[in-house]
Amino acid sequence: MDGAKILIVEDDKNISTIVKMYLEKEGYSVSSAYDGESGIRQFEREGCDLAVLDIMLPKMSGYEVCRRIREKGGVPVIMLTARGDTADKVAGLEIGADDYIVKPFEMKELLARIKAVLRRSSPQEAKPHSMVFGDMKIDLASYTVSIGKLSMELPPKEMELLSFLAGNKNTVFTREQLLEKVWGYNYFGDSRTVDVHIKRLREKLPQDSSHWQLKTVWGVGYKFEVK
Amino acid sequence: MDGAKILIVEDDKNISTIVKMYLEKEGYSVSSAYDGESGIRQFEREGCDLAVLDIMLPKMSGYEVCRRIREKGGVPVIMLTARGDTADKVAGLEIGADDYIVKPFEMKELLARIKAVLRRSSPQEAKPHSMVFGDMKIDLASYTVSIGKLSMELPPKEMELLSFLAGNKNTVFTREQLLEKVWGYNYFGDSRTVDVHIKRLREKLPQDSSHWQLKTVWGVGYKFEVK
DNA sequence: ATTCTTATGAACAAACTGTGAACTTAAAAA
DNA sequence: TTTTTAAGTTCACAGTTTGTTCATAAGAAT
Repeated sequence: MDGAKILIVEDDKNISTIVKMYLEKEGYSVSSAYDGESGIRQFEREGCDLAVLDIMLPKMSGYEVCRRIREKGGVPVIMLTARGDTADKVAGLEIGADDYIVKPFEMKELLARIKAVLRRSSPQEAKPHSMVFGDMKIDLASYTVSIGKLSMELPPKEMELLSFLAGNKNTVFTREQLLEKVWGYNYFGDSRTVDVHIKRLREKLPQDSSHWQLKTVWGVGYKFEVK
Repeated sequence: MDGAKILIVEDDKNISTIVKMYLEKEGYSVSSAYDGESGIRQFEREGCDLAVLDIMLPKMSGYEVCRRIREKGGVPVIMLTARGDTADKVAGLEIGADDYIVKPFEMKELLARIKAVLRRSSPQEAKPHSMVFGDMKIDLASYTVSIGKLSMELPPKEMELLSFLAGNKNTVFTREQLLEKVWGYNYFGDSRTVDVHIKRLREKLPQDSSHWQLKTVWGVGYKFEVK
């Protein structure tokens, strides 16, 4: 992506400034925040194409900021972690960061990772915040699904899985594709996990709709079929 | 891609062997080289669908191998980098590697990345997602074939066989060619298997269409004839 | 008629999915 | 904090579906 907008949340102003200048020189549009809360505020106000987050932040940790940013949609995140803090890396990746980089780092490396992440984060259509299929309404904003009069809140993963499939209706995805698209690029888990989430979705969503169906395509994967 | 051919260039025979065995167990066809020059030679002689390259290699660095492989065409590359060797990572990414993984790594993670890269590099845009022949529509995206108002899901192999033949309409293929193209070049089975699948397709698809026909070419093979 | 090729039915083997339950991790509450 | 609850993940078993092989019948060519 060219001239992408990057949000950097980092309390060390030295680092922050250097990164900002370097990235601007590279043609990116950069905005800075110096603590977690204002990071989130700034993100909600201005948005961004990619966020670079320090983990140690005043007021709200980088994890939390990351989590909230991920909630809002497909904005990729790169975490800045302290050297040797493996636990941090792990946690960062598990929380859904797309990559991490260990301090101290070279600007050159950060730049390479930014490019890589931007390249990977396919310019998927901006997701609508709600979708309707016959009697079902999927509301991303509130993590709520309503079917007829029934309304329920789904856990994050189930919601993300459902909305991804629904947002790409009538298209089959393999378990691996779903892991990549829903769980994240650097998630390395058992593909049967998908099965379990599908099963739970089927338990919760009445399966007698004439408009839509969570369908298994044997030997391939799953699709959200809309008639 | 199924049973893809992977070239691994790694001078540490321990690592190389473990990777080879693990990937073969996963159904890939793996060939190994232990230095850069023979890596390139092997690539030019046999080709591959994906290359896994160590960076530190005798005779020719992984970068160089990567660069040359990229020159030859669209073969994706995953680089193996030493921990903390940031310069390496950067160079690897900039040189056009599709991904990198830091040693020591878990086979599970390497496998996931291989799958992800192969998936990304076999661009679905290349294949049309649906084909229409008169009253028949073959939809790869949803794994559905519809004929008139009738719509059905075919099992994977039947679907693949049908869409291959349909995608190459009016061309005869021998059973061996079909085994290679549809089943994969590392499949060694009875060519009668093709007959059985053709038979099942004929059972399922109404054979009275005036537009198309699954035809036997006696002594040669099969073709999907379109009028 | 003889020989080679293809069609078909049936049996077997392999691969895949659904499911319950144990287990681990994260979030929420006390 | 610590405790409690919820969410997410892994695993194993059972039941199905699909894929393959094989034996035999039917069809084509010479």
